Amino acid sequence: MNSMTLRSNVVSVNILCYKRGVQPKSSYHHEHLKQDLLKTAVRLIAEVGPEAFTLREVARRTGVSHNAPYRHFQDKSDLLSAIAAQGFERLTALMHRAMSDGRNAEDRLRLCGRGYVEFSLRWPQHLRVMFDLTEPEKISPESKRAGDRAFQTLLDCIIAMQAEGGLPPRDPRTFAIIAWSSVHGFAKLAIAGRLPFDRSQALDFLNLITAALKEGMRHLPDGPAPLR
Amino acid sequence: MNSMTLRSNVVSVNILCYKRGVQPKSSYHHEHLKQDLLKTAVRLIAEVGPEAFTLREVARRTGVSHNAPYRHFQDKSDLLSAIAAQGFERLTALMHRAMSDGRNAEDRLRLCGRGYVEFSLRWPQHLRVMFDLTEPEKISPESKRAGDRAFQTLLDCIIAMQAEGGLPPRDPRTFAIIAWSSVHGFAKLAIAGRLPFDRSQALDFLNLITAALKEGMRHLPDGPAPLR
DNA sequence: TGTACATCAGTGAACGCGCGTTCACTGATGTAC
DNA sequence: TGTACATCAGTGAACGCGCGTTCACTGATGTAC
Repeated sequence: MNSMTLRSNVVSVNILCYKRGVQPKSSYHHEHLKQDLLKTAVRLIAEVGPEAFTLREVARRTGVSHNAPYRHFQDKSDLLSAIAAQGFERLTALMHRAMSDGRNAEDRLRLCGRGYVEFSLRWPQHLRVMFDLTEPEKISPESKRAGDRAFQTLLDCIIAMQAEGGLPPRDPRTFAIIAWSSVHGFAKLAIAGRLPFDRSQALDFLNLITAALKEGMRHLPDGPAPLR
Repeated sequence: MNSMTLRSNVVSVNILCYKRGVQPKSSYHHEHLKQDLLKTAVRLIAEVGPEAFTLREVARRTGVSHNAPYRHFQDKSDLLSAIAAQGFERLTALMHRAMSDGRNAEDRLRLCGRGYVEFSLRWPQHLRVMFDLTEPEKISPESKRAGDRAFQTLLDCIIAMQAEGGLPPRDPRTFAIIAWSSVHGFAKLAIAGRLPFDRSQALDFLNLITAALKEGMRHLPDGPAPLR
């Protein structure tokens, strides 16, 4: 049965390469299994959380021996880093999608936050891998870059809003950090079950937070030392 | 050597009870070991994090057999619940201490948030046990109560500020949740190493967040459905 | 005061478990001739 | 077209590990008589 799974993977990767007009890779599994493993891993994390998550179970659910992952990931923490990076990419995509309905910069900022909270409530365990599992000095370059792109999405919102005159002209990162903190904290507290909300009530309440943020940032006093 | 440790514990619990004018408990170890285990556990969590934390190591470091903890805690997750509860108690105490220097309600609210962030940066792993490790439906009554007391501290600040006229007269929980989210999120992002701050810069920046919060909450529009 | 007994917080041996990782291997594929 | 060979993503056995938890026990203490 394992060999059948293997064979079907071979076929599908070749079809995939053909469709995209890409040269099939020189060996039969290659990048495809890496993506499969990641996909399974993300699902497993969502299901059991990062504590109960094991490499062997990922391999098992992917239909592959427990050593196969070692061809694609250095070790367990390397796989977790990849999961974190993928989380940031999905988060960025979801924020962009949510923002696309915005009527103006202010509305887009609101929707950006909404996308952030939707992602968080939908994949709380993934969020933990992204933010809670790695010590700062051990964040992988890949995860750092993906995280920076997510932050850049927020930053662009702020800059656009400044251009529209909705926010005063100061370092946009200051505003971005304030907004990020509020939305991130709200999402984390909601996930932890420490707020008196269900999911849709949470998204309603978020509008209140966004409104408070807008007013607060508009009337921000001169700050302390500027950001590095 | 183990028996010596035991004996010395017996002596010290008796001295403790004597000093406090309390009747020594009917058996020789009792509550004292429970507190010792908790203390060691909190230290171990701070050192290695909740993932690497084990019951056996707690027992080892307390100088007691690996089964002794089972006399005081049902199982590992019961001990973790107790650690969470203790975290909320310390957080509450730290916030109260920080607030005691406040000149007025507004200043006390600022200092309350500062205490929260100081606690978080000082014991990030403990914070994770409090917020990230337990699914909402599995929060122990003890931990829930201790968490509520911490929230009440914030709520009292808000109420006092409303009485002073610094905030409009609406459901104080609305304000409390907004403020809590911002401060919690800021602390978590700082811990995760996703902000361009060191510890003292973080506390500086927090003043900016507090200022934005004050303005934002003062000019809050009418919200959606009221809180339950 | 002395003795027998109950209590129960401790002990240490044992169990079963599944993990991450290493190792030598194998066999499907692509390529050179 | 056929054959020999290199490559390398897979395999399965094995290792060492320490965990959480259960079990029957023990021995210090308090208490009843």
